[in-house]
Amino acid sequence: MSQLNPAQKEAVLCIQWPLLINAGAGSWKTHTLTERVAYMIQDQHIRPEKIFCVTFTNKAAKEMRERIARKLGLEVPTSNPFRAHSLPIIGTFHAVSAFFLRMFIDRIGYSKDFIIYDEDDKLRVIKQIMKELSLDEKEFNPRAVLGTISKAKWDGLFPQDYEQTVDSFFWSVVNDVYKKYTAVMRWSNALDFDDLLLLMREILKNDEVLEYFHGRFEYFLVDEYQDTNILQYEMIRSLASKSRNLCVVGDDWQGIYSWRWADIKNILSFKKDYPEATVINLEENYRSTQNIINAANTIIKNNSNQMEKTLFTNNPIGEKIVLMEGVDEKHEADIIANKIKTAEDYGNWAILYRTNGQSRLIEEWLIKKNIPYRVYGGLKFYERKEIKDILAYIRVVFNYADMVSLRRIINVPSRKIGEKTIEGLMNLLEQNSYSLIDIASNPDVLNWFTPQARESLTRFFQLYTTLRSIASTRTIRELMEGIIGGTNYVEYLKAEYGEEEVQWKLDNVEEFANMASRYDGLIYPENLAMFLEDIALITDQDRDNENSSESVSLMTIHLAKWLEFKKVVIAWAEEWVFPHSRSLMESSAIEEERRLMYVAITRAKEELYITRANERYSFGNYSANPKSRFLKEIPDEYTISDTGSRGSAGSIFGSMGNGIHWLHDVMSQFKQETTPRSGIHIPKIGKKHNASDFNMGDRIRHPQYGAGTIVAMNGAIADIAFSGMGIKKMNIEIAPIEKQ
DNA sequence: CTGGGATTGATGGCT
DNA sequence: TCAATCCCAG
Repeated sequence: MSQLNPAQKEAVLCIQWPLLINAGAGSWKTHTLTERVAYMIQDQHIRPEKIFCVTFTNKAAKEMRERIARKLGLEVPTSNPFRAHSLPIIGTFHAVSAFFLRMFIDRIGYSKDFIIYDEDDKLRVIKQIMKELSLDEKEFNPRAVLGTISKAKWDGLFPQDYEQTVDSFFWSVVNDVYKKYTAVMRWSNALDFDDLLLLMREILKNDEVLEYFHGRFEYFLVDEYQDTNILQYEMIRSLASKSRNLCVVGDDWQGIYSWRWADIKNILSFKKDYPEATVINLEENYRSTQNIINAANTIIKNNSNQMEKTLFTNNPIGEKIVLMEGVDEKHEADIIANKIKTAEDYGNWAILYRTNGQSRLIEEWLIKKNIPYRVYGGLKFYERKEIKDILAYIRVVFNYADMVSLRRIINVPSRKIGEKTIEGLMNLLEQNSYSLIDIASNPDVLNWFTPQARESLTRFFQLYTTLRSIASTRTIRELMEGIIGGTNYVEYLKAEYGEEEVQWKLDNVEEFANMASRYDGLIYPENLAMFLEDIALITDQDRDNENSSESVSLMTIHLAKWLEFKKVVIAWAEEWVFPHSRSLMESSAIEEERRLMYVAITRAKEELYITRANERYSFGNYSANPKSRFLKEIPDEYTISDTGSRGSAGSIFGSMGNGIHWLHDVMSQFKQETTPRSGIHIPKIGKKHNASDFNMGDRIRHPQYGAGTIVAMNGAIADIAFSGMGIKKMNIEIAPIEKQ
């Protein structure tokens, strides 16, 4: 609190609601928001569970949760943070929606044990449907179809609504796919990310549900309000409609999510929606030097569509912005690495780029120079093939209707089940309304297939039956062990990949298994339900909180949005890359790219380097991209050129043969120290307790659910009541609980 | 019908 | 560069 300046203090202490905090870059808006929440709890004695706070990324949510927990002297929740009642609900729109959909989605005819499909799953469904509808993928790009459907959802349109808007052949095709897609998702008991918000809106239309929310929450806070879209906007509006205690924080200059249909009007019209609202401007930047702020200001002034605002700083003028050019992309990476190597203060540095793919080359040079680094974002852990394979097995076990996962793994590793056989199986399932379980317990129906196919399928269903029985009686870890053992997965990997890559993949699998042990003791199927949800929505954040103080941070600008660094490198400042080629046709898209550059520049506290290469080899050929137009928009007085030396020229074109090493290095930084290094050894879960040590009425503590009381016992199976979240069935002997 | 090898095509940001 | 698709042999 003491570190806050007057404007920030006002924003923290203001007891008027609604409240709009109009906060420029570097005005410490998230910090201010965090302080505000802590103040509400500590000084205004508002009960934490009355507070509902949404952020834009999991990372931001986690950071905020931790700061508040520390401030209040509470334990930082390790997972499933929405269940920690001593803290407010703090999460992304998606995560929060998923949590509440599990409570209420049955009101609109869905099942509560839905699973969540990611982009990859979604695309598989679309492709499958297009095949069934005999649509040519060349004519209709599945991604475009998917994008159009997604847009329809964001506009709040279900297929029947969407049909009304159709006015071209393409749209009518999309509509056909959309209808079928909805049916398949229903049938598979799956939701996609868009559904989370769309259906959240649907359940809020139910008076009884809305009443629950109005009773449960009284205070609502939204970070990055300029990046909300219509569904998110409506969700917040209806939640806050009773108490009208809404506080939003945002900056239209930093709106960089219009491609996700964020609508800047939401923040611009806040005063119209809530005429009684107080507005507080945070216009002083406490982060950057004057040179950096001046450069950022001159760039953003080139945009037309925005609020008038001043952003200033009382910080020193500081160093000029250093513009560096490489001969080619390797030279550029070399220059960056040299600069950082010379400075040695690795933890102060961040390298920001426009697209994830750009990290790779830079990583190679950092490795070459022995500079520790961490890549944020990129391919998600659970999107890696080996993880998704095992996950798909678990999903099919958990949800026998999950056809996408079934298709994914029915022939992985190969069981000689080909496309024809799969089609036959699907027909069997659909036309007879069989489920996988029906077939598994009644293999005679497979007689329809050719002997070879029948043999293969029979083996698969035997495995399936075994896995289901493991799942229902053992831990998730043991289920994974069963999957890996039952499919010879290790052998499969060894046949498909090189030695090092196999090792790396096995390490991933092992880490995956370790993660699962958190769910030990929860009873089937709730253990799997919780596990799968965490994987889909909030697991990644648990993995990347390790110390970054010693290493260079690499990330996209989008990810960096809520962060700051002493020294920032913006790489690849070239037309086609940044601004991105897909934005060049549209002035509004260019403006968004410009806001992105604004965000990138304002991440830097003291030193800013912007680099590019005169020519580069990418996507298989050489190209020479002109200098980014945004560079030309910075007046010379704020910049200085540094062509960089070809210091280690000999190595520039040297060996690239690092192979998988760099991946391994990156991964090892994610790992927990306790993770053993080789092979998959998933230890059997030993008994942690004897059931006889526990009695009815005992108070216990669970790492995930907090304090609870044993209210019923039947052998080792106990019903444990946790405050605020109901009764969980657990196996006392293996649950990670402790007596209190 | 399946599996392996060759060819082609695509390549944004995040939940 | 990598993944998906196509093509052909067994």
